[in-house]
Amino acid sequence: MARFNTLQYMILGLLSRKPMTGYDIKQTFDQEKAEFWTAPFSQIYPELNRLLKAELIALIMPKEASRKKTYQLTADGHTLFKEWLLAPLNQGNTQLDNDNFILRLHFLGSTDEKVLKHLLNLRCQTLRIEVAQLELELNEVVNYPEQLGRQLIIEKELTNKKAELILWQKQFQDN
Amino acid sequence: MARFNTLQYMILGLLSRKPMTGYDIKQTFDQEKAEFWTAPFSQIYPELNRLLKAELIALIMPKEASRKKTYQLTADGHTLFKEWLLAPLNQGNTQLDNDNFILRLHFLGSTDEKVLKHLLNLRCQTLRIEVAQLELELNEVVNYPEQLGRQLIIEKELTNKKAELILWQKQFQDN
DNA sequence: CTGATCATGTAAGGGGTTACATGATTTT
DNA sequence: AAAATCATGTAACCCCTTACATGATCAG
Repeated sequence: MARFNTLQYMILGLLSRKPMTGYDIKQTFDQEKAEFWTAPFSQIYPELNRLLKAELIALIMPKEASRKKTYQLTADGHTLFKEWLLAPLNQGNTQLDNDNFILRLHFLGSTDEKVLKHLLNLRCQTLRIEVAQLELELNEVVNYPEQLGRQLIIEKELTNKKAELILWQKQFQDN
Repeated sequence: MARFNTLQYMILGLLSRKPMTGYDIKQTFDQEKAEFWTAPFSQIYPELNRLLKAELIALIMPKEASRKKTYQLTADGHTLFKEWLLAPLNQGNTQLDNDNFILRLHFLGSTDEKVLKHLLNLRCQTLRIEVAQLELELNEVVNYPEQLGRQLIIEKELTNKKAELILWQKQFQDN
C-alpha cells in the first residue's frame, strides 16, 4: 500500500514527545507497533538524515563526544507535525484513509481533546461515505451468486465500518 | 505493506475464470477493486510477460494477426493458483493475513464450498489469536490515560475482529 | 573475555505510483 | 475528421524488506 511520507510523520510524532536517537525510535516502534506499524533501521537512519537536512529535526550535541545522535524537533518540525494532525483525511482510498486516521490517533495525547474531536469527526465523514458505497455494492452483488466471496468481503467491510462509526459516536457522547 | 507476489495470483485468479488480455485484466480490476485492490498497466504488462516466460500462462493465437494478446492459464498456472487458495494464511502480520484472506475469498466461486470452509476456518483461527492479543494490549493500555489514542485504536481493532469472527461463524451455520 | 545489547549505517532488490510514448479502432 | 476508447508498453522515482557491515558498551 503506498503511503505518503508516513515514516516522516511517525518520526516527527515520536520526537514531539521527547528527544530520541534512531535506536530509541526503533525500540518505540517495536513496542507500540502491534496495532499499526513498524520500520527497520535501514529506513529510519536515512530518513533521520533526510529530516536533518530539511531542518525539521536537529541534533542535540552532548558535552562528551559520543556516537549517539540524539534528535529533537525544530520549530519547522513542530509546525509541520501539527498541520498534519489537523489536515483533511480523505484521499478517496479506503486503506490509506484508515491508515492515516490510525497513525494520527496514535500520536494524540489525552490532552488534545479538540484535535481528537476534529479527527473523529473527519473519520466519521469518511466512514459514512464508505458505508453508503458498500451498501450500493452489496445490493448489486447479491444478484450474482457466483460472486459469493466478493459478497462476503463486502459484508465484512460493511460490518466493520458500521461498528467503527458507532464506536466513535459513543466516544463523542462520553466526553 | 509488502505483499508476496500478490499481482501474480490476482492475474492467475482472473485468468482462471476465462482468457483475457492485459487490458481486460485492468478493466476487471477497476470494476471489482472497491473492496480490495487494483493495479496500473505499468505493473500488469510486465507481470504478464514474466508469467508467460515462467509458463504459468500462455498466449492464445488468433487466426487474424492482431496486436491483441489474449492469455490463458497453463496446467502449471492452474496448479499454482489452486495451491495458493489452500495454503496456510498466517504470516503473523495482521495486515498481510487480512489481505491474503480477502484476496483468496475474492476468487472463490460459489461452487467451492469445501475451499470456502477451509479458508473461513483458517481465518477464524487467525482472528482468535489476534483477538486474544488485542485484549491483552487493551488491558495494559488502560493504565496509561495519556495513550488514549492508542487505546481507541485497540478498541476499534478489537470490535472489528470480534464482529468478523461472528460473521464467519454465522456463515458456517447457514450453509 | 565473551556474549548481549547499544548504535549507526549501506546494498540489493521487489513492489507500487505517476508520467510518458505510441499507435489502432471505434464512436460521434 | 476529431475524440474517445482500445491496446501495449517504458522510465523514473519512492517505499519497503532482507541481508550485510561495523564497532562500542555493558553484564556475567
